[in-house]
Amino acid sequence: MSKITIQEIAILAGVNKATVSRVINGNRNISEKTRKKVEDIMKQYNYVPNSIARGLATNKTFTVGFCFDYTNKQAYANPFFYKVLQGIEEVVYDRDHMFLMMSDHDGKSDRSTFERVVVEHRVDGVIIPNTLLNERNYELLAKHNMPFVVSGENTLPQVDVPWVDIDNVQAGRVLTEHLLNLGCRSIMIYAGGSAALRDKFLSDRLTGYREAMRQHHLEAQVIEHADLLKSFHDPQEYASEGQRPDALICCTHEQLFEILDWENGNPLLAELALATFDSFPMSKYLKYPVHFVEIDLEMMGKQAAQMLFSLMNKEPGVPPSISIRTQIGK
Amino acid sequence: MSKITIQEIAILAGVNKATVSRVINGNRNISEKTRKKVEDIMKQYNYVPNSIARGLATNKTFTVGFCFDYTNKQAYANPFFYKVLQGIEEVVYDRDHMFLMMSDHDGKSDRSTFERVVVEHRVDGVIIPNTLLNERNYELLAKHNMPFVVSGENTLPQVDVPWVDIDNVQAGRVLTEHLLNLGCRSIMIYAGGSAALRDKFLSDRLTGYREAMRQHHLEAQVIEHADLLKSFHDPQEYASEGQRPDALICCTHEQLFEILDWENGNPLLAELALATFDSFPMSKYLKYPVHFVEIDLEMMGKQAAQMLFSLMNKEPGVPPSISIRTQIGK
DNA sequence: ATGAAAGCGCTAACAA
DNA sequence: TTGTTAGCGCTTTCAT
Repeated sequence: MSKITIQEIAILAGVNKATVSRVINGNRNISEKTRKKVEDIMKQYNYVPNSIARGLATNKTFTVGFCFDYTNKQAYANPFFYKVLQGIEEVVYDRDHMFLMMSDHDGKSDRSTFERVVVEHRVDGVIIPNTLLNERNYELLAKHNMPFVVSGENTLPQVDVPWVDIDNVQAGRVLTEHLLNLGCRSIMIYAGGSAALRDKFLSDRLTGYREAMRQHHLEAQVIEHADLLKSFHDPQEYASEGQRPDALICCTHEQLFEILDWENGNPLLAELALATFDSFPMSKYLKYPVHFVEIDLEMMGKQAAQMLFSLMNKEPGVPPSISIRTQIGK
Repeated sequence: MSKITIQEIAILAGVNKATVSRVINGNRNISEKTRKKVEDIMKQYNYVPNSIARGLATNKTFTVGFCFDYTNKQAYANPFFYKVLQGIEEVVYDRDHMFLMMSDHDGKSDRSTFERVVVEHRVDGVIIPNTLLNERNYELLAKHNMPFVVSGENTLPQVDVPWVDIDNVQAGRVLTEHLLNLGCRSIMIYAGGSAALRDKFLSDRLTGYREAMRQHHLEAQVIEHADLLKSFHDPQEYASEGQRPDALICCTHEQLFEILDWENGNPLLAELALATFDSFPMSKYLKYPVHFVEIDLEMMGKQAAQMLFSLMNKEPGVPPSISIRTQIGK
């Protein structure tokens, strides 16, 4: 219904449309009198500038994109994931932009929606998860020189890209210290061997754990294979361990679930403090209580968006990356 | 980088840009020869039409919006909620449109982002959750005659709006029948009194349960207050019940959690088949197994999007609403 | 079947 | 400080 255009406003205000345009864009070279007059008319007629036309004239879209990785169950296993979107949205709309969603699993089309958005320049900048930032996508963004921020630490070794992520080292430290404060002294960490080498977020959590343990002059006990844990089933092996383990940190939910699957078979489980990263609902309804660090996903979204705007505006001194601190949950 | 315009393509192909435009839009009034020629040039130069310019000329945005209700914890308690988005996205991009996100919790701005998107005509149509479709928003959409579809059954009594929702009656029936098939005969349903009256999805589930029970000539046992359940704590009351309850359907997760909170205190819990609606991860790690109906959220998103396109294209015979069937999970 | 030209609503030199 | 005038890239009559 907002059919009224800048031209009509101009006529109604008795000025040229260029003048109205200047008012809209907050140009300072305008007399207080005409500014007031134009603003009154605009308000009176509920004038809303047509952003499409604006975009055509300025070669901007006033839109920021977010690339969803629907294949990444890991991400959505966290039901609070939408908080990231909320954080982004808040910043994006605060800056008078829109928020476009896309993904990179190509459907029937020859181009993924992500590719289309970039190629068609439907956004002025984009936030992409590290799981989706492969060389191909990086090239694409670079070729179209589209500003972008990676959510999750950069996993492309060959290039330097701006990213925002949870501070996993700090998270590992905090969680370990929490257990130490609870009185635990023999804290194991389950960090599944090969995965820990491949995924930086895992090795970072491990690093945090090691730091905290060293600081308390305790020995790190890293479990690399589930088999090692299963040996605790055997009361004899169990006893042979010099010190009786009193806590177990699982680096991922999957690992936690593995442990929980022991069911009643393991005598150790009942007296073991379990801990993991990232909260989830119903944790209190699990068979055993689980300690965890809470991640401020909304903040992560906000930071990513703010970083993106800085990049889009070519602001100087944009940090190459941002790490978000965590704290013990609940 | 796709700086090449329709004009340049026209020159390269030795035709007028109107001809190129016709090729782009699949106009039939074109010789096979020139069409081929133009298409070759377009491909050769990786020409991508500027959708902003297209939008300006046609007064369209080629964009569909989705309004997020960030305040609705209920929705996001379901970690598979993102499947709805995936379903929508698939359809939207399939039809060469973009997918915009917005919300209706006004931040600092005087207008919610939802309102801004509508007023600024940033989308050609929008999907809005029923929790957000109040009179104000309805008026807004109507005033700007913006096509829309409600996700979740319509809760505005005074108006008729197109909606897509889970078939909760059928879900109630299916879940009850599943328990019956398992051999349960005394099936209770916990349907929290006032809430069941207020929320249609609750009363629908109840209806489905009643239908199934009636069909099997069994008596419906509706628990309206948690107190009634607690009485089962008492072995005496327990015995006085003519028939020993063997199953309990919880209408919501919250109710299920209430029950689970009984912990070890209740002798009934261990021998009671628990059931609820809507799946969730980790259900297998709960203290007791829980039966549930699975909801095809992706389908829900797809249907909503398809319905919206039908509306946008003013197709005849668009159904007033769509109910999605469910099935027993896992 | 194709071309010419007017516009979509706005911005941004350049003038005045 | 304000007005004039080109565009931005595309669609769409209206001619031919």
